[in-house]
Amino acid sequence: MSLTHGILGFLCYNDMTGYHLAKAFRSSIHFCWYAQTSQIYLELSKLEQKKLVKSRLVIQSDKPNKKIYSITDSGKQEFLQWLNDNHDGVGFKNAFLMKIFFSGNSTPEKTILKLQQFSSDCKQYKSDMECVPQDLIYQYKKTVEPEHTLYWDFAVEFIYQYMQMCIDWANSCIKALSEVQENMQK
Amino acid sequence: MSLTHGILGFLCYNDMTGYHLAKAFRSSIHFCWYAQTSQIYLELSKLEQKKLVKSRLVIQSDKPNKKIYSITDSGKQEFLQWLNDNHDGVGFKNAFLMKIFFSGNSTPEKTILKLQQFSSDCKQYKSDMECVPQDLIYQYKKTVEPEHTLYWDFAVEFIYQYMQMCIDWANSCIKALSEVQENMQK
DNA sequence: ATGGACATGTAAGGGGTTACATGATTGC
DNA sequence: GCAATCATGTAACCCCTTACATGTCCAT
Repeated sequence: MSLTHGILGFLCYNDMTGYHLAKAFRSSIHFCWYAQTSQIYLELSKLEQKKLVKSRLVIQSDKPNKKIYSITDSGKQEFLQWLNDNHDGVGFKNAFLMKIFFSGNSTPEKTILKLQQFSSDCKQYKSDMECVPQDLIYQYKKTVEPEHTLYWDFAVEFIYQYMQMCIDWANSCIKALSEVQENMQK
Repeated sequence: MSLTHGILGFLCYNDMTGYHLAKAFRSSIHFCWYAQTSQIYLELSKLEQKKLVKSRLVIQSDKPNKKIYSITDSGKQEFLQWLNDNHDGVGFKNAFLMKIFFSGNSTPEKTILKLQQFSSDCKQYKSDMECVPQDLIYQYKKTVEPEHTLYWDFAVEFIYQYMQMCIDWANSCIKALSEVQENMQK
């Protein structure tokens, strides 16, 4: 349901091809939504059927032909309706957390390794995030109103804070498990 | 893929019916995984076909008949393999965050309302979490080895920390947007 | 000549949601 | 009389993933 709205959101900024949309997802909101390129093409066809977007074919001689999509009035309406609906719910699905929940079936050593891996993945992700806003602004600053970038920063900051929280949590779990290990050895 | 392993995880603790599994999800890991009751029954049939669980029918006169499921050796093996695989990835999908990202298409006022709603949902969720460990331990302490409860606490603590992080982040966004509003009025 | 950027799709299948269907017993 | 608890399922549909399929131009 939300890939739909992600696509509409980008088309609010600019007309784009499926190919460019796929790139836009990868270089910006991949941290809160992502999709395979093929899925984006499927979604675009559906959106066109529903008249939420329209396309025009551009014939190119040096490159493959392309279909440039733009958002329609009813597409914009649909997008704004989604944007202004405040009932998202804070719950989520997290397979890693479920593993931790069930880790009594494993050993403290293995769980410590799992937590260390998680923590280092988070550190990596966090440092990868640091260049996202610059990339985004570099790519879109010419075409996008300046008031959008504030919200991009909010979203990036969320992930940044989230990763830090994960790292701190993992460290405190590792500490608790180390103590368990020490007591077992006595 | 992970509902499978959640079911197997619970069946490691105890033999259970589909009905009880649905309740177990709701009263414990609903904060990191959830499923419709009907989906659990479907999944149980698939697991039985794959010989990862087996069932026995219990005929009851006062209540409807029931099928009690238990995990098989290959089920336990599958579960442990999943548990010890450390490649979960830290990325996730979050429709709310995507809305924030695209909120340049809305107004600061509406976005402040959205953030306030989010913050208050998080507070609610956080206070609901406070009784989860007690509920869990009350329900399962007789049947579950005591070393499991440490991991339950880890998982609950994660959500607790996450909700706090969300509240702090939302407040700082609201503050930034209030300043934008003030500058606009000048 | 090899690989990357450009560019668009189809097919099969998995996992999940929503809605619907049934029916007995127990407690207020 | 009504709602809750116990108890199990089917059907339709949606979204997404993985894999496959095709083809050109340009730079190294």
